[in-house]
Amino acid sequence: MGKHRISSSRHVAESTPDVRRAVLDGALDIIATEGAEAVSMREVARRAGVSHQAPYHYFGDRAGIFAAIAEEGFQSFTESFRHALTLPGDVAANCLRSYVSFAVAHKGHYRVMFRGDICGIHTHEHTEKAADEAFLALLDLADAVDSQRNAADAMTLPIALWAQAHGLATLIIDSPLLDKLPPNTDLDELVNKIADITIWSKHESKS
Amino acid sequence: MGKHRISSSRHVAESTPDVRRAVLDGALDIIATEGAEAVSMREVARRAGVSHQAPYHYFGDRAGIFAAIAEEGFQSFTESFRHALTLPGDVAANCLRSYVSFAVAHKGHYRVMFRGDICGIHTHEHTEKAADEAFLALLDLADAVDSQRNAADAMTLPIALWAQAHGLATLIIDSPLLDKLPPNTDLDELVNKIADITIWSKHESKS
DNA sequence: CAAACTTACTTGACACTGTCAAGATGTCCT
DNA sequence: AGGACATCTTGACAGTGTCAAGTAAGTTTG
Repeated sequence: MGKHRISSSRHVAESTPDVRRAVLDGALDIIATEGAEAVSMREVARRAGVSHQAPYHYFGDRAGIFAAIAEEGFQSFTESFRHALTLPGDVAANCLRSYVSFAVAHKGHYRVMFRGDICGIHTHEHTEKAADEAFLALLDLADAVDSQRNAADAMTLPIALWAQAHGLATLIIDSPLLDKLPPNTDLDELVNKIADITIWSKHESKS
Repeated sequence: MGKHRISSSRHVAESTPDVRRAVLDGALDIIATEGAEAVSMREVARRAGVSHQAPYHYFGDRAGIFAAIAEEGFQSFTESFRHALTLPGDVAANCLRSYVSFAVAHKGHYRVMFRGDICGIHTHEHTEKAADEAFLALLDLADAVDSQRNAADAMTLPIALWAQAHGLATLIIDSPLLDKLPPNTDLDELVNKIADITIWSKHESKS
C-alpha cells in the first residue's frame, strides 16, 4: 500500500525553501503523534524554521492548514479506494482492507478528514470538492458488488461498508480498540476475520 | 430511549450552587454544538457564573473536565447497551440501533468518549474503569448472539458490530454522511436497512 | 470555645496562543 | 526606472491554560 504517498513531494530544486510543504509536514507529524489539538500556528512555523506569520501567507489561518491536509487526504484516499475496486477477489473485503490500510498509513490525514469541526469541508471549496469525489468513489462500490439493486438501495451497501471501515479505522487509530486486544494481535488478520463474518451483499432485502 | 438521561441531576437543594454540574453541562453544550476544541476553561466558568479558576477546584485542569464527561458517558452507555441486550428480536440489530441512538442522544458525551487524545482514559483511573466496563458489556454480545464460538472468535463478532456501530454513529454525529444523503432521509430507517443487509452471525467461518 | 484544618472559591500574574497591521526584501513585467 | 506581486518579517493585541497566593466560610479537633 506504499503506492500512494502524500507528503515530502520535494522534487523542486533544493534551494527552494518550500515552506508550504514544511508547514504541512510539521502539522501532520504533530497530528499523528499528539492529535490535532496540539497543532499551533507558531509551533509549525517554528518547526519549519520561519517566523510565526509565514504560514498565514499560504493558509490564511489555522483552519486553512487543516483544510489543506483534508484536501490532500481525500484526493489520496480516492486514488487508493479506486485502486482497491479493481483488485481481483471479494470486492467488499478488498475495499475494507484497503480503507483501513489507508487510514493507518495516513493517520494524520485521516484524523483531520473526518473531524467535521476542523476539516473545513463547508468553508473551503477545494476541500469540499475533494471530499465529494471521495464519496463518489465510495458509491461506485455498489455497482462493483451488485448491479441488480435499485437506486435507493444503491446507497445502503456503500454506506454500510463505509461505516464498518470508518469505525474500524478510527477505533484502531485512536487506540480504544487496540488497548483492549491482546498485545500481539495481528491487525490484518482481525480485518480479514471481520470481512469474513460480515456479508454486505448476496442478501435478499426483506422489504 | 429517553430512559438513560445523564445531565442535570439536580435533586439537591436549590440553594446548593452545584458548580461542578454547571461546568459539566456548559462544557457538554459547547462540545455538542461547536466541538471539543471550543471548550475553554474560562468560557465554561463564565457560563457557570463563577471565576475563571473555580473549575480547577473540581477538575484539576481542562483534561479533567473531559475525563469526567467521558466517565459519565461510558457509565450511561454501559447501562443503555446492557438494556438493549435483553430486548426481544434480533440481538445484533437491537444493539446496533441502541448504540447509534445513544450516540445521537448524547452527542457531547459520545464525542469525548472516543477522542483518545482528550478522553483521559490513560490518565484518569475512574474514566478507564468506566471504559473497561463498557467494553465488557460489548463483549457480552458474543454470548447473546451465538454461544457456540470459541474464545478467539468471541471477540471478532462484538468488535465487528462495534466498528459498524461506531462508524455509523460518528459519520452521523460529525456530519459527513448526513451531508451526502438526501435531506429528508429517515435515519432510523437507514440504520434498519444496514442492520438488514449486514449479517454478523449465522455465518460459517472459512478457516 | 479556640485553634487547626478543609472546602470552595477569588484575584493576580505568567507564558503562550491566533490573528490583525504594517513593513521589508526580493522577483518579474512594462 | 518603477510598479505589482510573492514571500516573508517584526510588533502588537486580546484571549487562553495554569501556577501561586489569598479569602471567607464550615468542620473537626484539642
